[in-house]
Amino acid sequence: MSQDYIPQTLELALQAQWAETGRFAVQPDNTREKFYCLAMFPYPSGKLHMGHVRNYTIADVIARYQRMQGKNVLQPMGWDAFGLPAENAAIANNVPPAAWTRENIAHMRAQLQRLGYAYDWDREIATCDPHYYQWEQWFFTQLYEKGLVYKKMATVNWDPVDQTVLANEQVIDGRGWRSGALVERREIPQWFIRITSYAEELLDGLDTLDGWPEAVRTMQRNWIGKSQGVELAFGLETPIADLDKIEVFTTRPDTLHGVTYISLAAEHPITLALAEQHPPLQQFIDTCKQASVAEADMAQAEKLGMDTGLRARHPLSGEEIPVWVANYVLMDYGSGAVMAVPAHDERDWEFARKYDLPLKTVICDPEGNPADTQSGAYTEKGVLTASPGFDGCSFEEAFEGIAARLEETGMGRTTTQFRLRDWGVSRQRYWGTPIPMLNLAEGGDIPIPADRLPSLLPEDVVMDGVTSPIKADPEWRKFELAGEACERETDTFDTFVQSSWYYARFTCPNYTEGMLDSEQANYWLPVDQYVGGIEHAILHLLYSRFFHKLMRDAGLVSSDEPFKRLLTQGMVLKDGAKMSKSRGNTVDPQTLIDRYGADTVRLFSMFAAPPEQSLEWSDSGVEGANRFIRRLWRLVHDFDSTQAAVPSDALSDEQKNVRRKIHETIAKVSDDYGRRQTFNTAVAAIMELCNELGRHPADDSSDHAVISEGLHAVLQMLWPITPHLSEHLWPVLTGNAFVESQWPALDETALSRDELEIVVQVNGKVRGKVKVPASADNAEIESLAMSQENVQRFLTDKTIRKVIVVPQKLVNIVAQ
RNA sequence: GCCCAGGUGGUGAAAUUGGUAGACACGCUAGCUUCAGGUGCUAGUGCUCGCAAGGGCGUGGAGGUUCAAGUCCUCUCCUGGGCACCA
Repeated sequence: MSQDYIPQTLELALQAQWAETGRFAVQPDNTREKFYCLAMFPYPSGKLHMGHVRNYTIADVIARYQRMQGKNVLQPMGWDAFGLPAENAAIANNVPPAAWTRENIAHMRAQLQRLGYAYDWDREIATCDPHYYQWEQWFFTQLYEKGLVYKKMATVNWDPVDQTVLANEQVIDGRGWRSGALVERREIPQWFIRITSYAEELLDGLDTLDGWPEAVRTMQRNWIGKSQGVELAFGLETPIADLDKIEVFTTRPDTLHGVTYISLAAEHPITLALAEQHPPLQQFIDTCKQASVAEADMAQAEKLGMDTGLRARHPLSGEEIPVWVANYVLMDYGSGAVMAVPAHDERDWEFARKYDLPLKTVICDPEGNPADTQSGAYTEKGVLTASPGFDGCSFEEAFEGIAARLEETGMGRTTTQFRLRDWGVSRQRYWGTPIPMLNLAEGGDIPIPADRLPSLLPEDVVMDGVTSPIKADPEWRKFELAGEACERETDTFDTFVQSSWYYARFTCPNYTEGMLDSEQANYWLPVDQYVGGIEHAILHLLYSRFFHKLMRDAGLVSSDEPFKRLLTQGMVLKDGAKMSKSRGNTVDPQTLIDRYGADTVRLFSMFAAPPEQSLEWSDSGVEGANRFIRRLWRLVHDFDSTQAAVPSDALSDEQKNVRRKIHETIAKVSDDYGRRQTFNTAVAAIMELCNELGRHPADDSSDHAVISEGLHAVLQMLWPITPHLSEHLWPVLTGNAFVESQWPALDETALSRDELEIVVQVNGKVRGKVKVPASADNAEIESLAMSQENVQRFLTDKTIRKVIVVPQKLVNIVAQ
C-alpha cells in the first residue's frame, strides 16, 4: 500500500536527525582522502533567491557525491556580511546595519537548513564578527611591515551636494542617486595593496589551473594584461611642472612615425600647470572631471579634447607634436599620457577625425601599399613605410630597431607593462572592517599594534544616509599610542578583502592563536571544488588567488593556489537580467519549498539547465520534477520488497536489456556528476531508467531481481540531489538504514551487446538503419547496409565512389 | 568602447571525440480513469508535402572547409556577464 508523499514531514524529520547526530561535521582524518567543497558564501541580503538555490544545490550535489565515494568531505557555510546594502537598509528601515544583517543571517540560515544542505554548521563564519576581521586587520599590518601596502591619492566619485563619496553603483547617468547632482571625480588619499608585485605569478599560475574553465583563465589573463612595449619620451623646450619631457608607453613603437599628437589626462601635472595661465583649459579640465570613475562610463562617453598649445619634440624625427588634453586618458593608468597614432589606432582615429587632426599612414597593407586609413584606422601589423630609416621593416624589426634607437638617445627603453593596477582597499563607508591604521599628529601613518587589535567597529549606530557614523564620531577616532594622541583611520576595507581569505578560515574558524591554524589549513587546502557565479570570474577570484599567495609568503599555508577546480555557475536571470535586490527582480524560492518540498526544488534547479549556462527563470517545469518524485515514490512503495530477489543466471533478452540500461545509467551518471558536472543530463538519464523500470513487468523472480537492482541504483544515484527522498525510501526498499558511502557498482559485463544498430547514409543523408552483429567487420557492415531496400532506391543509376564506415555508428555511401 | 560567454521546436533543453538534430521534461491535442480534478494512465506532438511508404526543409544570419557541420574556419547580428567603490 502506497503512503502519500508528504515532503514537509519527512524532510524536516531527516534534517532534525542530521543536525542532532552532527552528520556533516568533519575533522581531519588521514585514513581517507579529503575533499573540500565550497560554494561562494552569500551576502545576507534578506532571503534566498533562486540564484542561491542553484549555487548551493550544485555544490551540495558535488559534496554528497564525493561523500558517496568515501571521501572526508568538508562543506562549510558562512556570510559575506559587510557591505553597502546594509547601510541602505539601515537608512530605509531605521535599524543599525549590524542588527539588520544579523536578522537576515538568521532567516537565510534557516532557509538553507530547510533545503537540506550537507554543511558543517559548526564552522559558520560571519565576516562582520570581530573574531574574523581582527585577523584581517592583523594581516594588513603584516603586509604594511613588508612594504606591500602603501597610501596614495586616488580618484573617487564625489557627490558635491551630499558631500560624500559614491560607489559606482550609486552613480546613475552621471548623477548621485540621492541628490541627483552631477558627480565629480575627486582625488583623496587611499590605501593600496601591491597586487602588481604578484602580477607575473598570478599570470603564470593560470597555466597550472587546469580545473578552471578556460573562459575564466582567459578573462584573468586579459585583465592582468601583460604587454611588451616601449616607454619613451617626447621632449619639451621649456620644463613645465618640473618636467622636461612627456613620458608615454606604447605596444606599437613601430608606428612611432605615425604620431601626430599627444594626449594628456586632465589630472596630468602638465595639464594642471598649463591651466593656471589658461582659463579655458581649466574650464575644460572641470568638464572632464564631471564624470563617473567607472571605466565603462568613460569608454562610452563622448570623446572630448582640447589643444593646450604646447608642442613636444618627436624623439626620432625632432618634429613638433601638438599636445592635447583628452577625457579618455586616465591618470590612474600608465603615465597619464599617450602618443596618438590616428592612422593605426581606432580611438585616436575617431578623435583625430572629430578635431580635424592629421593622419600619417606608416604601415603597409599585405599588398605592400600604404594602408588605406581614410575610412578607418588600420590596426594590423605590417611592413613600415614613411618611417625614415625603418621603411620595409617588419613589426619585429621595427620594434627592436626603434627601441634601440631610443635607447641610444636616452629617450626610451623596452619594458613590460601590466594592465593590472594595485588594489585600492579604502572605502569611505561605515559597515566594513576598520582599516587598522593610525594617523600620527605630526603626519604619517603607523599600523595599530597587534596587541591592540581588533580595531572594533561600533555596532549601535544611527545612519544619517550621508556620513559614516565612525567618521561623524570624534570619540571613536581617538587613540593613544605610547602616551601620544593619534587618530584612527576612519575608512573601512573593501568587502573583497573579507571574501579573499574566508575559504582558508573555514578550516579553523574558531582558532584564537592566529589568523590560521596551519595544520588544519594545510590538511584541507586547497579547496578541491569551488562553485560560484560567473560574475566573479575576475575580481573575487583574482583577489583570492592573490591573498592565497600572500598567506603562503607569510608562512600560513603551503599551497600556491586556493581553488583546484572551479565551476562557474550561470546566472539565474529574471526579465533578461541578473537577479539582484537593487533591480527588484528576485524570485523567492520559499513559496516553492513550502508547496513542493526541498527535494523538488533541488531536483528542478538541477534539471532545468546545465550549471554553467545562464537561465531565464520560469516556474514551469517544477511540477514535472515533483511528478517524477511522486512516480518514483509509488514505484518503490508498490514494489514488493518482501519477495526474495534472487538474480537468475539465465536472464531473458528483455531482462538483459533492463540490466544494461541500469549499468549504462550508472556509468553515465557517474561521469556526469564527477567529470562533466552536467547534472541536468544525469537527472534525465535517471528519469529514463525509471521509465524503463516502470514499464518492465515484475512477473518472475528474475524480473524482480532486475527491478530491485535498478531501484537500489536509482535511490543511490539520486541521493546527492534528493537526499531526503532517497534516505526515506531506502528502508522501504531494503529494510535497512541508508548507507551513505556506497555508490552503486558498475557491472561492465552487463553493458555488452550482441547486436548494434548502424545508420546508413547515402551522400550524407540517412536512408536506413540496419542491425548488425557486434562482431561484424567493416565488409559485413557494408554489405548489410547496401542490401537495405531504401538504400538501394537511392543508389540506382549511380556509381559508388566511396564508402565510409564509422565503427559502431554509421555507414556513408558516396555515390554519383 | 574593451574583455568573456551564449543563440537549437510553442518552452527548459539533449547531441561528451566532426558521424542519426530535438534525448529527458514542460506545454499542448486526443482518449481512458475519476463524483470531481492543480490526480493517474495511454497515444500524438520541429516545419512542410504525401492516403501511405516515403520525400523536402530545419540549430540567429551570410559565406567556407569536409564523404559528413549545431559542432571546425571567416565575417556579421542579437542577448547576457565583467570593466577595478554592487556583491
